[in-house]
Amino acid sequence: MSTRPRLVTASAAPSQRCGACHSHTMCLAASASGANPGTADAPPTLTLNKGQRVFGSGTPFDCLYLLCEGECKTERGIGDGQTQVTGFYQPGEILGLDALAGDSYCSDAIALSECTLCRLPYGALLAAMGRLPALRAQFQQLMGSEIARLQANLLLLGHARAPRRLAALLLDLASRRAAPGRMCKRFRLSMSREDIAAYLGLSGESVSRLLSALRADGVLRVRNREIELLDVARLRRLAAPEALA
Amino acid sequence: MSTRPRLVTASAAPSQRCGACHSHTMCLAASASGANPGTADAPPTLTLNKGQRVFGSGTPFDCLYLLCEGECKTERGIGDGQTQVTGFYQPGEILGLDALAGDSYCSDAIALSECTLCRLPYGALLAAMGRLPALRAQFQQLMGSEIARLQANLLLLGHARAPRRLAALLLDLASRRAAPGRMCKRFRLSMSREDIAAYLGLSGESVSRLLSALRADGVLRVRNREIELLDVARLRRLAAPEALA
DNA sequence: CGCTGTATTGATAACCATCAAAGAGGGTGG
DNA sequence: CCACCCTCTTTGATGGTTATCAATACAGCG
Repeated sequence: MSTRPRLVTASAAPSQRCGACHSHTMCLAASASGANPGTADAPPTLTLNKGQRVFGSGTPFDCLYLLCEGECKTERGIGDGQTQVTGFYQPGEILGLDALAGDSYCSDAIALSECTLCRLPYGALLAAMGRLPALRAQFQQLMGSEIARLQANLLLLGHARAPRRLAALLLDLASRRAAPGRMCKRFRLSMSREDIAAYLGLSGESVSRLLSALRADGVLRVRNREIELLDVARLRRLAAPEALA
Repeated sequence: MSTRPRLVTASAAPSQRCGACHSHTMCLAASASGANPGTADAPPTLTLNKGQRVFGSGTPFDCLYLLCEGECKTERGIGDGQTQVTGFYQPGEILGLDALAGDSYCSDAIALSECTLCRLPYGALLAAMGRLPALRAQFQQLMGSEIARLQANLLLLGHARAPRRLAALLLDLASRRAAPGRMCKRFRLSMSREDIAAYLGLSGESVSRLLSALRADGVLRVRNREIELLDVARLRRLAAPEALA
């Protein structure tokens, strides 16, 4: 239960997956100019088991994390044990951006499955950005999309009823699991109903009920955490009935 | 903070207000390297009346805006005429960060009072960041705080009942109007009840009712848009009853 | 094969949106 | 200076949506 995260400093070539990674350039830039020039081609990687923390709120901020494999959530506690899940993350996405404001992380990042992540030392990243204009622009864009993503969630929590919130999340998950533009119709949720509820600002029971209702309407199949989307068009209509010209 | 590098190479002094501006360095950096080197010491400024738009959703993104005087809101339409207000901005704060993800703004920014703003051409800003590490770090921190701010709002909309949402907003407004750490107990709201409601995910009527209730409890005085906080401690308890050790 | 955490389903009630109408403010033009 | 109009705000009554409590079913795992 208390297997601690291991820090793997591979001496060999980076893994095959690294080559295919969307943020490979960022990863390399951070490691190449970073604290440990000896392992320039293989940035430090860490592996976590389900439930382990990548970083915790209050911990001093020193690096961002690129998620290579697995899925994570980030959440912020609100004192009485409740938490607001602020994001679900999939391979290729970056965790820890909310820490740039201060000197410590302000949310908890937790593995929802077995995960591998690359550490991106922030100092090295900043330095690399000085030399590489493209990296600079890429990073700004990354932060911009995090901001846009959070704004979209704000919209959802502020002005959408429960069914629309869930529909939007399902579509988001389905589209992020596949190549851009396409849609993954069959997938496995890595998070619990409670996690979904905490993300959408609902109760776990409500999420359960909504999923049952969607199943009853023939919009999807649910079996535990296995999801299959049967009627994507209807789901889209649910997620944005009047908007989206 | 204390080591604020001065980037001023200008011979003539910028306007008095610019000198006091919190983001003066960023402003100068953008203009000094920017499109119009002839006016390097006086960045292009625009003045808007109450209700006018700074930028609109869908407009091509070319620059950020530093708010010098007045107040603004940013909002996103959700199709049927409803809007979600994503932020209220005060002098020294920067608008347009959500556009960095793409090539056009994805929200509307609207003046809540007469405003003056500085245009910060984004290309110039990026270029300046290449030369000035301090500016780079400052800008990253800026984006980080925008992300942290949005996450905090997400928390509010996801897990707080209406009274807590309003209390949190009032405290936020009060603290941002004064020097850091202090609190402005008496101020004038520049936004309507509807704006507040659209920000908090409530209805205008609810905001009205909540303000009346707070007045009845002796927590504050409300007269139109004039607010005076009478019992800040109670307001804080409302905003965070169980959290905040 | 029972155990424990997770998920479903039902009943009830709290919370807040909605509809409706009256009251105040601020500005404009007489 | 006053009357008027228009918008914003307040306040009340009602209903819908969703949280909460409670109990059962289920799955994964030792």
